Amino acid sequence: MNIYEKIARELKKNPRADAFAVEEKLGMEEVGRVKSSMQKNMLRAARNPHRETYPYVAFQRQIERRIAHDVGKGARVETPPEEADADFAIPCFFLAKEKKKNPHAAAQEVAAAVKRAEFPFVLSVAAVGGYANVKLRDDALAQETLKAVAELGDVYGASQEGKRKIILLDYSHPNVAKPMSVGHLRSTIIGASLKRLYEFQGYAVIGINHLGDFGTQFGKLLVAYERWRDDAAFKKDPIKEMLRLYVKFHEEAEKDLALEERAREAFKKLEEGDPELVSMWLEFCIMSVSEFDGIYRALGVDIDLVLGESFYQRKLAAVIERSLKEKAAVKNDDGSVAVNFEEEKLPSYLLQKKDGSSLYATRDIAAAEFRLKEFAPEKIIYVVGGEQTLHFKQVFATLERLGHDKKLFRHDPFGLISLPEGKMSTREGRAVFLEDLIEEAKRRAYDIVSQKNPELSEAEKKDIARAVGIGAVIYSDLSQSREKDIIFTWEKALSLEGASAPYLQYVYARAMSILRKAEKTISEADAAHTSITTQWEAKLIRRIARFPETIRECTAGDHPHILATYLNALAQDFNRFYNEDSVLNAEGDTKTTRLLLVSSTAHVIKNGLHLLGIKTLERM
RNA sequence: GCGCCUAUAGCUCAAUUGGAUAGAGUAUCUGCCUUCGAAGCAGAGGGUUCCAGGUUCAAAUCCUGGUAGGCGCACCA
Repeated sequence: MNIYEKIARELKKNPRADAFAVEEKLGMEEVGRVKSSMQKNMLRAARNPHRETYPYVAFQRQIERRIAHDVGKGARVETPPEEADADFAIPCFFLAKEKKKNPHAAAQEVAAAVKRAEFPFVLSVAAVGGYANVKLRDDALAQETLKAVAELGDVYGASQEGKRKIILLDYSHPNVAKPMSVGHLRSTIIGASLKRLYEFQGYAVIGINHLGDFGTQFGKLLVAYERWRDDAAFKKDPIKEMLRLYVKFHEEAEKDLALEERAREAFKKLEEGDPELVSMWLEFCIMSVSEFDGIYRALGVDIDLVLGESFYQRKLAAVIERSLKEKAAVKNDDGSVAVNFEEEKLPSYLLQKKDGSSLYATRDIAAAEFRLKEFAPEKIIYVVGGEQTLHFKQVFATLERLGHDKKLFRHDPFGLISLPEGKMSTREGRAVFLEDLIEEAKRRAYDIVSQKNPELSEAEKKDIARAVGIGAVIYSDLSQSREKDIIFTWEKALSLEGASAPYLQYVYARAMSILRKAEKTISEADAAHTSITTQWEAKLIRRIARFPETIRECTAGDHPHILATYLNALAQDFNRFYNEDSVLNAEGDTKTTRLLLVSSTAHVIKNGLHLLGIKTLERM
């Protein structure tokens, strides 16, 4: 049961109660529930198997330390381009300058220091121009890496970096009374993936859905509902009917200017708790949330706490009062309350309208303060479109004036998604709805499965179509860095070839197929016998070894696309290996090594896709 | 007018945040299924990294000034 249904039930029992006070009370119960499950998760996470460091990074650090000790601080170990034929490169220009030598001489000095250390995992060291290049011993890297994957399996790549740290992630936040469109896809999918990525690194993450369930738009809807509703249509498809009413309102408002004023009044009355308006409003919310839940289920999106903007309604007066007292805001002559900036170089904005009703920013500030108080997080991350960058700058600056550390808040903006014919507008009927996108994705994937594997049962085909179709939608979004604008096309969003979800799922299915056919089961102990003999094996093991650091890079700047790109490269390495080196026909240590490589690739693909929110399939 | 974001192969995007000869997919052309799944693999062609200056041993990346597109700039969210 969602919170709006609970409010409605409570109001039925006690019709004279203040709806928003009831919401506050019920919301606190939700918060309590989330807190206790968060504590349980933290305890469990602390016991999760993990590694403090993984082989590849461990080697890198040891070399770094040695150079710092023998030659000088400040040298960084990097990954050279492929042509350099090395695993680590240390650019020595900086050291050269410091020691007043030429770069090549400095590189020679660094190379000599690494050589002197006689690391068992180092094969060779060479000074090339201003770089010192280090090549690792294939077998040393392979043995340690394959052992780590075999040992950790589904948690290979995980860490405890975020142990005992709490992160609040604010994402998705669709608007009640409107269908979710592809405009909400990015926030939802990026947020859900970041949640998994942070959790994988030991953070306790609370995914919050700050529903757009309040504001003047509801005044509009309430007015339209009273005047033009079609009860039969509402019963049949409430969201469609709400959409129709919303569009209708704007058409009528063009002709009748008084309508906007009616809407503002209606919203004011709603804010004050008018029972009749509240009950209509609750009905809109109940219908919408159940629709959203269906979409979240389809997309595999996990959200812990759903609290709409309305939840903060009874906290706003205190926020405004305190803002005035702390001199963060000023009261204008007309009764509105404004926040003005000077040294911050930001435009002013309003916390309260002249009629006394609230605004989006007020609710965001109340929400932020509430979250800080209840959860004591390390950080609150807002996954919200770039068009709201200014809004968040203003809100964060205001929160700072109210005494909160600015470093607690982060806005992860992403580019606008629009259609080839222009900006999306629900109002003007120019939008692609998520429900339709998901259906179309499944349909296209189904056609392809049926064509490629007609012998599969109907149920299997449907399962595969769901995983592939939805996976494709998620992958196409997550594979590009979030700050760029996207022009939506069905072609792009549902691409099933090239760098796409099915390409990765296919690698997983092939790997699993080999493992099924192998008469030998492999285990952790086999890792001791690995021996790398071909260049394809050598490339593949290096890729697998770098998975843990890839995870870390993703959360460094909240960029899941780094993982998406990595997985595609891994799949390419695997496919080359698969084509060149036969696994089942190999013998002895070579066969063991290759089986381990296959099972490790499968694990990494599975873990990686899971972090992006994409399902893997044993067969497809 | 001011602010933020973006500009890389015909098209869609990457590029270890200042590192070596800028890489993938797609499209085009050419090969590979009697051997682990061809939703695959190999190869070819394709670049003034928007323009002009500057900083640096080193610039797609940083600075300055332009150009083009997108998004914002108090009683919407």
